[in-house]
Amino acid sequence: MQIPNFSALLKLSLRIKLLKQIHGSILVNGLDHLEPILIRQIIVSSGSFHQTHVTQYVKTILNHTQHRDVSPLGYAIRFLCQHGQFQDAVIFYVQLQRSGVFPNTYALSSIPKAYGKINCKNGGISVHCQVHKYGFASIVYVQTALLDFYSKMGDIKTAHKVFDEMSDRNIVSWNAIISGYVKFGELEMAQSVFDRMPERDIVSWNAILLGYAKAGKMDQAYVLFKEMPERGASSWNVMIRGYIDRGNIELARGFFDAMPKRNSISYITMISAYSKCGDVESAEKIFYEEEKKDQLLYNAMVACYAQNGRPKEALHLFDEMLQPILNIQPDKMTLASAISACSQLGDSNMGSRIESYMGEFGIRMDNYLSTALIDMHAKCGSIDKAIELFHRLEKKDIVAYSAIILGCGINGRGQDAIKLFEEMIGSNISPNSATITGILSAYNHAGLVEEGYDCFELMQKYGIIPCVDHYAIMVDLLGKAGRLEEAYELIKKMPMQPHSGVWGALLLACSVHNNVELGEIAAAKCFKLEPNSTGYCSLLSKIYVSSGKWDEAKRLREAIEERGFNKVPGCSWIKPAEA
DNA sequence: TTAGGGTTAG
Repeated sequence: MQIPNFSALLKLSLRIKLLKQIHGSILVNGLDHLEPILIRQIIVSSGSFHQTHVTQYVKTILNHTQHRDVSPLGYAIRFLCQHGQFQDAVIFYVQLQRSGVFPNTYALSSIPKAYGKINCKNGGISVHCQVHKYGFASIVYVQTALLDFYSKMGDIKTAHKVFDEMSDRNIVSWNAIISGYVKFGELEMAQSVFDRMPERDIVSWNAILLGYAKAGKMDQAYVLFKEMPERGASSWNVMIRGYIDRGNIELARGFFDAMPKRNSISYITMISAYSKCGDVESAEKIFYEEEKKDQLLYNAMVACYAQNGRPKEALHLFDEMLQPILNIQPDKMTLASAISACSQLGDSNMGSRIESYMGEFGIRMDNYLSTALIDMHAKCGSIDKAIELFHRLEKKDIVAYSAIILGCGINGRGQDAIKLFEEMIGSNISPNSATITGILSAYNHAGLVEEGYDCFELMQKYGIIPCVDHYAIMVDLLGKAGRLEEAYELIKKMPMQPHSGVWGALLLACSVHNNVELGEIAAAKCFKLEPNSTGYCSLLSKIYVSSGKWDEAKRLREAIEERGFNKVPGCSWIKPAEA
C-alpha cells in the first residue's frame, strides 16, 4: 500500500475535512514514518476543530507516536491548557516524564496553570523542583507561570519569593504579582507593586482597578478608571461588577449602556446580576436584544431561568442551542443549569439525555454537575443512584450534603439523611438554611419530633435564622404526631407571618386527627391566604364528616358550589419515566 | 498576566 505524502497533504491541511482525512490515514498507516515536526503541525492545524475533538486528536496522536520528541508533546500540553483541558494536560505531562523525555519551555510554562486549575498544589511544587533540576530557572515565562500558580493557590508569600528571585521580569510577571495581591485583598501591597512597575499596560491598570472595586472603593476606582491611559471592555466590566457587588445595579447598568464595545462577559455579568435579584425580564431583554449570541450568553440565560424557577424556559433555550443552525456546544455550565431545570420538572428522561450527552462529548463530571445530578436523581425517585453519585464525589461540600440529605428525606430514607447530616457536622461543615430544610424534612418523614426541636436549637448555634418554611415543616411534624395544640402554639410564636403552607400543614393534621376547633381556625387562615384553592375546603369538609357534623359539612359544600369551585384533580410533580 | 457564568431550599 502506498503511504500518503503527508508533507504535501499537511500543506493543504487548513481545511477541516482534509485534516480529518489525514487523521484517518494516520491511524491506518501509523505514525512511524512521520517526522515530529509534522506531528506538531497536525496539532497546530487542528485548532479549527471543536475543542473536544481536538483533545481526542491530540490524545490519539500522542498515544500512537513512536517519536518521543519533546517538541510536539510540549506543544500539545500547552494546547490542552489553552483549551481548558487541564486534567488531560497533567496526564500527558506525567506520561512525558515517565517516558524519560525532558520537558521544554512550552510544557513548563503551561503545566503550573493546569496543576492550579485542578487544585493540586503538590504537582505545581514538583514542577518548580523540575524547573531548577532541568535548568529552566532563568526562563521568564516559566518563572511567571510558577509565580502565578502560587498566587492562585493562595500562597502569596512563595509567589512573592519567586518574583523576588527572578533574574528577568517582564510586564506579565509584574501583572501576575499585582493580581495575586488583589486576589487576597492586599490592596496596599498591590498598589505598591503597581507604583514600582517600570512600565504598565492595560492589564496592570485593570488589575489595580479590580483591587479597588473588590475593596468596595468605587469612588477611587472611578478616579482610576478616568485616569487610565486606555480602557478596554475588561476595564468597563470591572466597574460594572464593582457596582453590582455594592448593590447598585442601576449604576452598573449605566456603565453597561455607556461602554463603547461590550463583550460576552459584559452581558453575562449583567444577566447574572439580574438573575440573582430575580429580575428575569431585564435579563431576557438584554439577552434577546443581542443578536450575536454565543455559548456564554446562552449559558447565562439558561442559568437565569433555572435559578428563578422557570425550568421549562431553561430547557427550551438549551434545546435551541443544540439546533444545527446555531450549533452552540453546551459546556459544563450549561449542563449544570439544564440538569437543575430537569430536577425542578422531575423530568428524568431529559436528565438521562443530558447524561448521555456528557458521555458522548467527553465532558468530565465535576462537583457542580455531580451535585445537580444527585439532586435530579433524588427528585425523580432514583435515590440509590443519587446516593451512589454522592459517595463517588471527590469533595463533598455543603451544597452536595444539602442535596443528598433533602433527597433522602423526601424519599423516606430518614435514617440515611440523619447519618449523612451527622457525618457532615463531623467533617466540620456548617449547615446552612437549605441543609436545615433537608434534615427537618427527614425528621418529618421519620416522625422524630424531639430531633426537630433540637434542630431549631442547632440553628441558633450556627447563626441560622429560622425561615417560614422551617416552621412549616415543624408544624407538619408536630401535626402528624397528633401534637396539634403544640403546633398551633408554635405558629403563634412565629416571628414572621405564616404562609398558607404553615396553616395548610396544621389543617391537614387536624383532618387526620379530627380536630374541629383548630381545623376551623387553620382553614379560615388558608381561605384568606389562598381564596381560590379548593383543597382546603375538602380538608375541612372531611373533618366535619369524620366528626359527624353533617350540617356544617353540608353548609360548606353549598358554599363551595355557590362560588363555583371545581374540584382540582391531584397532580404529581414527578414525570414518569418512559417505558 | 486582567474582567464572567454552573450545583442544594424558597
